Amino acid sequence: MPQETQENKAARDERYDPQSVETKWFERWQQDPAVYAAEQKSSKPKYYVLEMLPYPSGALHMGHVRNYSIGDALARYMWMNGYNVLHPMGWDSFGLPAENAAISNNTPPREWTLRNISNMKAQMKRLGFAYDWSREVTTCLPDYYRWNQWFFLKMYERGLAYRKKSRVNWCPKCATVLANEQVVNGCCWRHEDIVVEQRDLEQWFLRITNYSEELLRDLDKLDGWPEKVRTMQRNWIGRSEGALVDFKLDGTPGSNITVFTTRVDTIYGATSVQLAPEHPLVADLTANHPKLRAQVEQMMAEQRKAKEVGDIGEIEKHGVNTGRFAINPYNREKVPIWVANYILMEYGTGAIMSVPAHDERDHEFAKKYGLGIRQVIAPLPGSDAAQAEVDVQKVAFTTTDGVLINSGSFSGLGCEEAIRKMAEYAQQHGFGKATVTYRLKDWGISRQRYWGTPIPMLYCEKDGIVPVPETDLPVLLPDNVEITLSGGSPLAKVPEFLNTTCPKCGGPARRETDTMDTFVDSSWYFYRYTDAHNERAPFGSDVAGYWFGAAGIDQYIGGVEHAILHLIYSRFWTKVMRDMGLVKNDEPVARLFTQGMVIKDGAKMSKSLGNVVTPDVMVARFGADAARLYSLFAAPPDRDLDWQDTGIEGIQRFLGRVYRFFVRNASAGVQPESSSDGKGVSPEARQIQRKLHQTIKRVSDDFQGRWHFNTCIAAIMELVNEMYAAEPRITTIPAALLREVQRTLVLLLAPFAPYLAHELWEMLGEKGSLLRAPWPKYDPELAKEEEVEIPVQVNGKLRSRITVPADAGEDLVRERALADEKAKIAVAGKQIVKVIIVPSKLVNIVVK
RNA sequence: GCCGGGAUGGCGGAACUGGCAGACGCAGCGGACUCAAAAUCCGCCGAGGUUCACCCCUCGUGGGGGUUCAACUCCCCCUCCCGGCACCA
Repeated sequence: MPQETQENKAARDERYDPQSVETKWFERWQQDPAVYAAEQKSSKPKYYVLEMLPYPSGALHMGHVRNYSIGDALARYMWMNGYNVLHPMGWDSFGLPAENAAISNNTPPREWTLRNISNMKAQMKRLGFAYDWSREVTTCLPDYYRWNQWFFLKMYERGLAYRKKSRVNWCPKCATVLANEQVVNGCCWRHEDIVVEQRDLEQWFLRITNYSEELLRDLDKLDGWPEKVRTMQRNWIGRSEGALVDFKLDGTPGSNITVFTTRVDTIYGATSVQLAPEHPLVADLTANHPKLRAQVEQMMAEQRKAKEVGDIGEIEKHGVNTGRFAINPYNREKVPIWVANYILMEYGTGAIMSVPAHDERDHEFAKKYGLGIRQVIAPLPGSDAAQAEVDVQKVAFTTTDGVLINSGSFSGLGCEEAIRKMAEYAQQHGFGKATVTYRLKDWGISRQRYWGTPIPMLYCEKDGIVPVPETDLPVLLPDNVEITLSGGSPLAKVPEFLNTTCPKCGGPARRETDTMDTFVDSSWYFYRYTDAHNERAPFGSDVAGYWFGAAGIDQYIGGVEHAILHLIYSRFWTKVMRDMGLVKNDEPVARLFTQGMVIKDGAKMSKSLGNVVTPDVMVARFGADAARLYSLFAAPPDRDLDWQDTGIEGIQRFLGRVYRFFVRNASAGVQPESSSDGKGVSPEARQIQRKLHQTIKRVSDDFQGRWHFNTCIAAIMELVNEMYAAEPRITTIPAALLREVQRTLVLLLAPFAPYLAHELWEMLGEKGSLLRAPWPKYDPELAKEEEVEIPVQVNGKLRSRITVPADAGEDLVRERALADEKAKIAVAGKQIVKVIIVPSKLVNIVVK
């Protein structure tokens, strides 16, 4: 045979075929699922790493791949570092899409959901994610949601669950209630052109506001969380310190208007009281004035409309004078009562005192209607404002850095002090007090939907609201329910479900037909992982205690889009469970990492834009390793990732390079001839050894620190490049060193590209489990450079470079730098002022 | 308006506590191998100037100031982009 053919054959054998290699390992891993199982008791330190559980929409997308690639790399790294790792996965499997699917293709939600789960689970396995599937949690199954019901009953007992009439979002086209998060720009998320209406419905609420203060305060403890998320939660909770002050309603003895203000120090400047149009008092004040009533109605209609198109806040301030007066309790002044469209019923008390001199909105309003503007705060003498001359007739003066004037006995006080003292004064005289308000509202969990956890409550004609006894749980969600868009919960049309008997009196009762918000499911699922098959409790306290410790999940990873809802509900739930004695930790998550989005061509991947890259296609074309590695390499994980098809090709090339290097040099490595301690080796071997230890350091440091896996992978690439450069002289490299390089390369790649790593591990003849193989340690001595090239600057400009021993003292460096020819030329004719030497970094000769 | 995060070659991104700007990868260009292509391997690759070439010089991290021997990095001011909150009293 001609030689050519043999060469072609050799080249073919060297080619890396990810499909055959990955299929081989995929099949092996299926046979031993227990390798990823966490130990319930262990002498090793524990580590709980968790990625946010997905909604089983049908197929994974690249955002999932990125999320799980980060978590999987970390889990594998921790295993290799000797930790007892808990790395579970589950399904957030209740929710509206299943009902939509039921309507559009006549598939029962349960069937549709379970099929999706099965498909996505297969995708995850093919991607090689190391999950402990023995702990899988599926929230739509009764063995999980019964504990939602159990928690609900416990909260009801503790007064944390209650029922009240409330205003909700309603999509007329879906004929159902929508969660706040399903309202996008005032329209339904499923129908972008359908304006969401407001309806008043009886709803179940969880009293998250009982924990407002703690939820806010404990954010300070969460220093393992991104600042961004903490800030978002602070904004969401929206704490505001102020005072409540009662204004007497003139002409109606015993009737008060309570206003909320953060600036009680400005109350002597109040020239009116403003009510929100929905304020209860407005109905009384306008009762006998049809004209007024009509004006207020019109105002509310306008507001609704503005809200619908999403430009509330853009509409012009206007108001209606009720003709009635309120009495300022501080100065006995009678001020007119107005109804104004910029006052929000949802915030504070829905009533304010209007101080035009010191509030921009009040100023605008007062000028429009000719209400008085009276200055009661003066700038501090000598301040910028004092120089600028304040004219409150022209513009509001809103500082808290001032002195009270025209304020009776409070005149002369500084604002801060006045706020305190005037609130105390109100309390002493019984017309007010200091108070704190929050933007956070109680959590409305009722949904008029089928595919969710039934709320375990009954309505008895005789006994009223009756909780389902704990022993009757779970309240099973019936199958075979007709899902329509005719409005109301589909469960209300199932007589077998609806009609039951009252456990108190035995008489007829009907069940609550609303189901729970799916955010309930995800608020505590990570505790269930610790004890997924417990039939007597949501989880055992000691088991959960082991995994959560004092601080919570060691590392939680997910998208920032859950920064407020899921992550605030989860914190609330943990605090409730702590108060119930179920857990000891105050917070569920010690460290949180939010990865960026995956975008393509400058936009989020979406079907409508046609820029979707699906994991299945990537796995088929490039292999799971390449898809995973690229998702980590293309950008630091906390930033958005711009997907480039040519980029993943580069990763595929890299994996092939690694593979070929091993194939060509596998035999060289198994015959150790000398030690790898670096003694008496050639400079080239020493250089390889140095690079090896530097690479271990770079990869390890990133796992410990800032998680810039893109630079980890770059470091591994550099090492491979170095080996390629050395390959022509491979026989001069001690076999033991070559083997150490190869072995270490496999270990460093293992968290990122598990398939190739396992293949190479086997190729090296290693017998032990790669998953539990010890993470390589670097030797600082071996990583150290012997000589360093350092730049020589003259007046900060690079002029030359010199090579000196790494441990060279300042004297030697100065001597060499000053003796350097190019430096001499640059310095020539000038006077050396000083020479700055940063050991093994740089020399800067300062001349003039 | 308030809060948080960004802006670095043709592109994604490096430069960790102020010390050689552009690691690594993509794209591009050139070469080797090949009848040829693919694959692979090697080299070049911020802009401008100078040069046969090696070199060398100037400019350069959104814009403008400042601190410093030295600034992508620190300080002040500004522009634009992304995200969150928002007539919040």
